Amino acid sequence: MAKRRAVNPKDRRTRRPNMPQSKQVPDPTLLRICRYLRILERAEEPTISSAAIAEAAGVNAAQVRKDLSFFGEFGQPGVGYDVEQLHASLKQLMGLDREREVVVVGAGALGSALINYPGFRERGFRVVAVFDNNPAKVGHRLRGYEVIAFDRLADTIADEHVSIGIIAVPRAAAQDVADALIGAGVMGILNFAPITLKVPDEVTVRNVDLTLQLETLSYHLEVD
Amino acid sequence: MAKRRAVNPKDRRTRRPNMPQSKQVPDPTLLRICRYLRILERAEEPTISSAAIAEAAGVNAAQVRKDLSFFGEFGQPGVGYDVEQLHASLKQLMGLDREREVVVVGAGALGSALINYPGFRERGFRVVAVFDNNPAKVGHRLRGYEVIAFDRLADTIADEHVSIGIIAVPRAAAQDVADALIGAGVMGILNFAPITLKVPDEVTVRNVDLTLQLETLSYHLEVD
DNA sequence: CAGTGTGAAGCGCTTCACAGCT
DNA sequence: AGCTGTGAAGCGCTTCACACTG
Repeated sequence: MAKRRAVNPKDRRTRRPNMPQSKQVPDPTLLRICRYLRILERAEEPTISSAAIAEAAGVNAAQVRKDLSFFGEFGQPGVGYDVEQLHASLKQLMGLDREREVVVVGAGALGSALINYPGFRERGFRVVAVFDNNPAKVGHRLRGYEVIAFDRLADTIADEHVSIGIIAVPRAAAQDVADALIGAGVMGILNFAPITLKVPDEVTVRNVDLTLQLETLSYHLEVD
Repeated sequence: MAKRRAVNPKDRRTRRPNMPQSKQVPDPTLLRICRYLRILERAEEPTISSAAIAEAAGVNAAQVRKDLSFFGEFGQPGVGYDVEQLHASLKQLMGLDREREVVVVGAGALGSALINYPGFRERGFRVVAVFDNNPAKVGHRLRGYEVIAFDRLADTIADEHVSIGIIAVPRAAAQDVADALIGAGVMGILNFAPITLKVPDEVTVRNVDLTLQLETLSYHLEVD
């Protein structure tokens, strides 16, 4: 009982206990693949080389080829990659070939901006509901959404098949919100609160800490 | 009290402020140090062990000690770290012991949320101006700020000694904004546009790509 | 003892280099 | 020739293990 599970947040590799066959794609690779997708969408030629992708993404060409090789062989030696085909393949392999329902928790300034952030909709993420526990906000409309009381979270998540929750609440409330989201069946969390959430291994958390980034900038300004 | 400090000449890693050597401290370490700072601020005991910090940050205890050792020796064997003293030391070494002026470029939903994001002010980042090139927005007030025309960027940056620029404009405009910021003397950029900015080596860029994070969540949901 | 600081081992991502295909 | 796919080398971050300290 005192046996604390060694939660290692650095282990962001895709892992599946008891499924050793499952290919493990490094996390940096996943992030780069998403960047490559955007580059492919803006490509002007029908084919593109790893060097050209690398140039646009600001990485090494061998890196591009290695990244792609985690998912299969897409290129033609001497020619490069078929833009349209590679784009379709990557999108499917990343699970981005369909819409996903997300909820936003927290109707403050940040949550309000996220609700209709055009990038989400463009890439298949559909915000289906916005929650807040502030009575002054509940029931009011916010950018086309009615703000819903936080205690109705579970119902909505089940009814709308929501798989991702976005946490845009103050730090003090973030862990409770995470617990509630997980309890309602959400398996992925995008967390904007400046705190390290404790979650079960099977739940994936991505942290976007706005201030953290500024602080490292501060260091570089000081030192460089 | 003046603790023993690493003073041996071979210790090139401990960097004093104003030592213009780059890439001494690993980037992951810098990010974790900022997290440790937050943990220290919420600590309840006067001293704290590396194991306790590690627990709260979700990392290995040896990692914590190694991270801190980049900046000096702060701990007392058998006791741990003096919370207040460590906090003050880290803040200074990270260049976070003073205010920094930042500008926000882009007065859309995201820029609007960033302008008075409480975390910025709390940690010493002061938004001094907001820019946009949309004539419909210029001159209007936004959360206490007057939106300024983009072509007046350089003046403001010089007058207010701005060292950091936050880019919250659409992708198509981001590179131009970055060029203008750099031209005006900004050395640090926090970029929210989904594009890889091309900047000189001496400029530091941090990217916060909201959609990228959601997309990797999508992959994990698909695969795990 | 409890806990730090650190050399060394471990491990994983990145880059190189080149065989092989078109 | 032009370019991919990949084994192997390179490199840097993480973790271990332990001497040492109050």
